Amino acid sequence: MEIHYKDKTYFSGKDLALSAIGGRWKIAVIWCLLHDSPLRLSEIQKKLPQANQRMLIRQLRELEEDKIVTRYVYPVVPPKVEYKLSEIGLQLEPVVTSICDWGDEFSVFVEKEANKAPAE
Amino acid sequence: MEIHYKDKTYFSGKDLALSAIGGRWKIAVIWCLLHDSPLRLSEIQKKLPQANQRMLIRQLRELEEDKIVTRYVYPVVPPKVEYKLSEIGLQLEPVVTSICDWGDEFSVFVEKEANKAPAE
DNA sequence: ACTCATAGTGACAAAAAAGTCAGTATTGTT
DNA sequence: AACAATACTGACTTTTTTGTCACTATGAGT
Repeated sequence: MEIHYKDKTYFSGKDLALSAIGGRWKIAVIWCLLHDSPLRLSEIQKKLPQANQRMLIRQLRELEEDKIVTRYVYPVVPPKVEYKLSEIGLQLEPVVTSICDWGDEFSVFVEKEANKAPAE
Repeated sequence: MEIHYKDKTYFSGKDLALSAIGGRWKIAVIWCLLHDSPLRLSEIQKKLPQANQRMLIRQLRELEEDKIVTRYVYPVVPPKVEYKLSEIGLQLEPVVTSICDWGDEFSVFVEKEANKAPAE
């Protein structure tokens, strides 16, 4: 069950999924768009102040290439561009939710471990 | 709601989660251990032939550091070491499952798109 | 004529991740 | 004495990913 996509070979849906959503800010961007949509670049930037503009644009471009995110350009000046999740993008909701849920549990766990072992 | 862990600062459980499960082979290793446990290194290697031994060991070490995977060393010769998911590791099941599910849908989607646009 | 806002791009540097190859330890078997 | 099996480690190199900085375009408002 080999999948060929963008000059690479994947051996399972899971592998392909990871290559599509694996960027540093992708899950965060998708999370934003699941909660609030459509969003303009400047709005995403406000929601993710740790990421710099260049990176966000790159992540959005890749998500767009993979048809996970759709980009609407309004022909106005100054430019206005809106991003939203495609149909397949919206289906990432369980992925994002389960990661958030586990992450919250894990951060509680990590917190507990830190108190347990008061090293350094 | 800042989380400090291993000299880094995370701004949400999601960020922390991604740093813990974000390695190239981590989801794959966790997937193996969810389906079949405990496993020895040599068994994981057989299940993930694309990964080389050094990488698997590194990913396992990191998962162990984060207490997602537990490592049992039997004091025998030749060495015998078994890996299994910890309690918090087992809780990754919904994450792995949702990624696999979405990945399968995405690979169908990608397949369809490829047929739709017979470029190159 | 100048400035502002928005959404970019290009070229490059730095850092992180992944991959490669050779080598180690132990004890039983041949 | 040499070899096999297992689970590693060290020292690198290569590749990939991130991050930074400077720069562009357009029309409105001053």
